Amino acid sequence: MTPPLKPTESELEILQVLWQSGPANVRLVNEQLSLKREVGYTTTLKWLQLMLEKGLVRRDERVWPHVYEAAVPEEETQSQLLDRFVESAFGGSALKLVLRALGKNKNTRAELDQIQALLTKINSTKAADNPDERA
Amino acid sequence: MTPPLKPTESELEILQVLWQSGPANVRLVNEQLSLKREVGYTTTLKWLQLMLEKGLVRRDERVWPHVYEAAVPEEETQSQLLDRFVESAFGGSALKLVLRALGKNKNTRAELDQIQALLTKINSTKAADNPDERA
DNA sequence: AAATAATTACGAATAAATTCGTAACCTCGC
DNA sequence: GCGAGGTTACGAATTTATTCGTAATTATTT
Repeated sequence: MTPPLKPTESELEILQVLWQSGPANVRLVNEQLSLKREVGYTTTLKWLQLMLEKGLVRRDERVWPHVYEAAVPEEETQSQLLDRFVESAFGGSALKLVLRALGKNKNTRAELDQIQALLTKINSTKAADNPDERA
Repeated sequence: MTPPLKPTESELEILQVLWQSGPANVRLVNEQLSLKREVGYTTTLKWLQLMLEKGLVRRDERVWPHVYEAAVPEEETQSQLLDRFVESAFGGSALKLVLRALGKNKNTRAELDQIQALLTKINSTKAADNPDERA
């Protein structure tokens, strides 16, 4: 198992950008962040440097300016964050979280359908093998 | 709209206890917390005091020892936390979050059924009135 | 009403996160 | 090769979170 990731909220913002935009230099990352809120160039730079030390990002120094990219995969990271979040905010119940998320009427029909589809798939799988398995 | 809540992870642990156990004195809260991890009595006390200032909890000083209770409702708080979390970890897509949560095979049959039920209900509601309404 | 046992208030140390200024450093065009 | 403009490194100030020790306070028991 990879070491437990615990990016802060700010660090997540950056990972978000890198996941979305792919490898990018400081300027680009900073521009993306600036769309959401004001943030100085050197602040962004510093973050990337700290994240580099923590192993959250990689950078290519052969090019100029340096190019950073996420060193942690989006899926796995989100998955781990989800675990921690469920634990701390929902007392460990993923069900509660999902219900709460669905409860908000923010979802479009298409999204609901997508969820429905996944649910159906899971159900059929579960019916096939062990009917009461858990991770 | 109530002011934006931003309890830290530790504060959430405490709210969790208060939501679950109802009004409680410091000793009780501390005992509950201690089940999960080691934490000093005065540490718990201090948290509660800070949370009191922030308005996250109320306390009854007429009784001895003082009794604390959550000043913020569980549902609303979780809902707000969820929003922030979806924003910072999933780039704003609640769908992604739900799918990721369901993707983990941590859910029991009963839980999946519960989700299914809610989904069905939402669908019928959505079909009935305005097909593209949101909160 | 004095001792005791528990509870609360206060202050403060430590650690982590956030933020940016300044100076040193490259690269490219002249 | 030098200067301009952008880029990086470094250090440090500020804030917020976490943690607990100690002293003061309160209720209870004798």
